[in-house]
Amino acid sequence: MPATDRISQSLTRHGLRQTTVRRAVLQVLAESPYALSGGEIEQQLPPNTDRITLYRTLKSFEDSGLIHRVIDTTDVVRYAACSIECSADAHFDNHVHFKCTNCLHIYCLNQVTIPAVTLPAKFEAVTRDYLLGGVCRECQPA
Amino acid sequence: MPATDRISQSLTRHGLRQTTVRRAVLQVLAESPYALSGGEIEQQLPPNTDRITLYRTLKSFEDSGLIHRVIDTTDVVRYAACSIECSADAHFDNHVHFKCTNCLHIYCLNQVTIPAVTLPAKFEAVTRDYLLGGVCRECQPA
DNA sequence: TGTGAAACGCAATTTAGTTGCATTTAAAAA
DNA sequence: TTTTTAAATGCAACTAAATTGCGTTTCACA
Ligand SMILES: [Mn+2]
Ligand SMILES: [Mn+2]
Ligand SMILES: [Zn+2]
Ligand SMILES: [Zn+2]
Repeated sequence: MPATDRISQSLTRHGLRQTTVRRAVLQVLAESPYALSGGEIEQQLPPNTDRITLYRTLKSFEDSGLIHRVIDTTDVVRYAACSIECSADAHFDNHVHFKCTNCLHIYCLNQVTIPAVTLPAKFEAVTRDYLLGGVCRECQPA
Repeated sequence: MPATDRISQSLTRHGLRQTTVRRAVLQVLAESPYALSGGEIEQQLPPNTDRITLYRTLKSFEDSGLIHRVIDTTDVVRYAACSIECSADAHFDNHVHFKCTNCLHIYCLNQVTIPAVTLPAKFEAVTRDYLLGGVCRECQPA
């Protein structure tokens, strides 16, 4: 199945209408090996793509479980494509993220599950975000 | 020992000069039960305190190990006072943070240490950030 | 008390993201 | 296939957060 068909199917499966911007944004995120900010996504879209539409697209993607926010230590919000089983009702991105201090990319470590912790009385956790900092595979000295 | 003396000593201990803004900012953060953004700190400072000076103060505090960034899922940066043993050379804030979905405050759970994870080959972690989401102690239904 | 580096404070600028509203369009109905 | 309409778009204007440059002030040490 061609990549463009998969993109279209993702939109349909999550109850979103097909539009040019949506397909483009989803493709950029699906193909990126690391999380992207709004500005970085914009750079990878066709020129003159409207920035407001992009941000509204990111919001609807997040709401419908197509992408997830990736926490960062800076003041920009980053996004990555969700695993297939996420939906509008619930996100299942319980994996660790890794930010490289050298290349600054943030990777989804989909195979590393966030470990649970024991909380003080009366704190009830529902979501977990875990971000590691260090040197990524690509940036390791030889 | 009065609180103001402790504030002054902290600055000295971390090699920072005594200034009105610095003492004020450090006091606000030291007394806050939850992490604060730049804007929130500004509100708690004397009127007409210069915003640029505030941001430069936060930067120097972070660099010298007086405060640490608290990751959030939004596009604002938050800060909290560090534990006493942090310095310019190294931060030792290896505790979990908790963001309440009701009051939106982010608490340092200083007694809960971030659990380690096993990483894929060639990823080397140095820092860890762990943010829980849920309902905090104050906001629990009776 | 004098000196110099550090910190301040103002103006201007940048960057990220938002709001309101008129126009266009995808998708379902006729 | 055409019609219909709610959803999505695109423009202008705006807000909020943070930064840069630069002349002035002040802290810390001699
Ligand atoms: Mn991820
Ligand atoms: Mn903390
Ligand atoms: Zn790297
Ligand atoms: Zn709460």
